[in-house]
Amino acid sequence: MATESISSVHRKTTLSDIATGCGVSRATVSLVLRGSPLVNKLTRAKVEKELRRQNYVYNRAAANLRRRSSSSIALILNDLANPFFAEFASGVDERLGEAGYVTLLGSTGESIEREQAVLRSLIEHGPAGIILSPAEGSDVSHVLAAVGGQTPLLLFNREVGGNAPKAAHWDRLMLDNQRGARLATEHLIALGHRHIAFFGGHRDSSSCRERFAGYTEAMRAAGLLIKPHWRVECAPNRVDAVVQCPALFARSPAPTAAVCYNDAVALGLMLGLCQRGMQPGHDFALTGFDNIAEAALGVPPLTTLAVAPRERGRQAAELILQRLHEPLSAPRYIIAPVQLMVRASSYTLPTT
Amino acid sequence: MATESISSVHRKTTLSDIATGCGVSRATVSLVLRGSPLVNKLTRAKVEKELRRQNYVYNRAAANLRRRSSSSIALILNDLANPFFAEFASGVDERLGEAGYVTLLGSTGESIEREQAVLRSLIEHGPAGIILSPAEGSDVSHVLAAVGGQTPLLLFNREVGGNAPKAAHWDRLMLDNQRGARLATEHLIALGHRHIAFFGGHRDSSSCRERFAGYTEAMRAAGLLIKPHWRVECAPNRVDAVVQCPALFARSPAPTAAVCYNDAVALGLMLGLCQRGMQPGHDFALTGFDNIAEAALGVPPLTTLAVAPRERGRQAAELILQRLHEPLSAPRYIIAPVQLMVRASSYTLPTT
DNA sequence: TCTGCTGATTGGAACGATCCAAATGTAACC
DNA sequence: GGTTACATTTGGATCGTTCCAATCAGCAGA
Repeated sequence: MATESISSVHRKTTLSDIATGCGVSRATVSLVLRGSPLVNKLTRAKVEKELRRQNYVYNRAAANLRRRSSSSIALILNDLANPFFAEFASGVDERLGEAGYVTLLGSTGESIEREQAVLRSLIEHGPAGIILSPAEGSDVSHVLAAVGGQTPLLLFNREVGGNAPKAAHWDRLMLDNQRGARLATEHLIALGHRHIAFFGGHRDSSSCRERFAGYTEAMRAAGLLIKPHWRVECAPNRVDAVVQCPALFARSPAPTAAVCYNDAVALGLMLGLCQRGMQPGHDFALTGFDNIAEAALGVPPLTTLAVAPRERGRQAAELILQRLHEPLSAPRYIIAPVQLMVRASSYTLPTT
Repeated sequence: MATESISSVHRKTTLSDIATGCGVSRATVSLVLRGSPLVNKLTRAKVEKELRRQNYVYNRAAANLRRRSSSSIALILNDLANPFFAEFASGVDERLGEAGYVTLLGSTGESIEREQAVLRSLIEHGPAGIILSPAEGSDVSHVLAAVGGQTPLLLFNREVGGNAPKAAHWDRLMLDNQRGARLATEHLIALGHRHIAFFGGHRDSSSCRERFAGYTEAMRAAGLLIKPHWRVECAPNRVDAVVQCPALFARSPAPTAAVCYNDAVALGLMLGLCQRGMQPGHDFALTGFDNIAEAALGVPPLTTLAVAPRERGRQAAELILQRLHEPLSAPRYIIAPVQLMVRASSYTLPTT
């Protein structure tokens, strides 16, 4: 026993070590490992004892090489540090783990160059599939060049630019951005607001475009006009939202409510309003998007749209697993529903 | 060209395909791939052209098998959904990517059983090293049993239970919890506070014990007594902190300030104080720990301890890379410094 | 004894790369 | 021409597993 632990410092024990160790062939040991019903009970017991004795660890890479299969799935995110994606990743990993897959992680930090590099690096490890939340401005042809048409790919959260050639029949899982923003806008309209702004986000982001579309849809349906200065762009974070807040009130008529691009922006806007002496939820109503943890606990609590990122993660994993199971079925395009969470930031009627 | 893209649907192109495709041996192609100076310029050009033509992708798994090396590192976290760890993971992945490694992700969700399963699963993929932030209550012998003494392991953030045998000479990267809490406490004392509570966290968590130790250290050094009811335990989240808030004021003398286990708890306590009609930062001072994004932007902004999780991630990656480079050097034990960020939640003197 | 059959086991060739020793071609020198 | 030196190239074994066809032992039936 002592001998084993010393020798094991030098070289990992392999199938053959076990085989010679208990006087059977490699093939038999392999069968035991995979729980084949072909092997005799007694030999199975003998082999398993030896496996424990030498404390053998399976070399999945070698097995995958021979079987021309893979047991990993690549998860590439544009911003892992963002809690939304962190929770998503957590869900993905959870579901993949259940299915016996391992997650290859890659974070691109919104850089297209890094996305290329990460894709190229991960693809060399031969993942069975890829879940990709593309960086802003990512392009079909670039992604396709890096991954090649072989590996199944699931696009999450964002579309990629460039008109997709038929070759790329990727699955897609998106959030219902447009409907979400429409719901929020309708909610504000129902409360009596007429001057409603759309605050935050960048025009070149697809999710922002979709949310803006939902907002305009609701406004148009209610017969409300949108003043140009009610569309204020800013980076999707708190700090920039605070800075851009005054732009909302630069011209009249000033809005009495705002649909914000996401929660971070909404929380920033709240802060900006406070700095102007206004009281969010009282003399100005606003909504967010994402339902991050702090949305429910702020003062006032923020009305927002829940997207259930962990569930989306599990769903993404599920979709890619299905794809592996049926490689030839038609590509799927799923728009995950979002849910309006009404809270105090939009309770009160405007004091116009 | 069309032929290639069709045939490539069936089977990945390999070294031999390239070799026969341009009339050289596999060995030569291999040399080209690895940029060896041995090959002639002309043959290199010829081979590279063929590589592009067949758009070959390197099979790193096969190479690793032969070279008995690995190009991946496992990252196992007790709670990926936590922004602190998400940012840490982001830093790890960033640094590992630079070094040409790929990150194998595993999230345990604070479950020891899952930790075992995840470790066992990931180790089969033969990572070159492991970065582990253990689940609460994780044990040396369990971890050791799962990973075997072979693979270098870096312990992050938490110690594991059980007295470590000499066999496990793991590197460790910890946060300076004790000093952090001591700094916060000293800061409150310097502001004039005498009745200071320690709020939140669980006694069985090692980081909580360390922070509590820093608090008592500072109190003792200042000659201040600690009343038993100033130590209030609660789960490390906002919701439970709100619930437990009244316990602080159940008996007199009531504290005028509190050192909180972390930011989440501190933000919850703020909320709880507001519900009691108190004004955090004005008639009660408090500090957090972690410096999460919302700490700076709350009302009032929260005094807390910055731990720079992304930097810690890069550092962890760096440490494990160094370990791979020098497998035999003495195990390292690094305690990362934390930095006190003084903000409005602790500006004012108590109104006693 | 021979044949057929079932249940267990096995040797050897893969998988796609790398390593190594040996072979090849070319130029240079005596 | 023969020897040496150098720059390139290469066949075959190998990493640790799985696949496949072949083998083997044991037993029943003729």
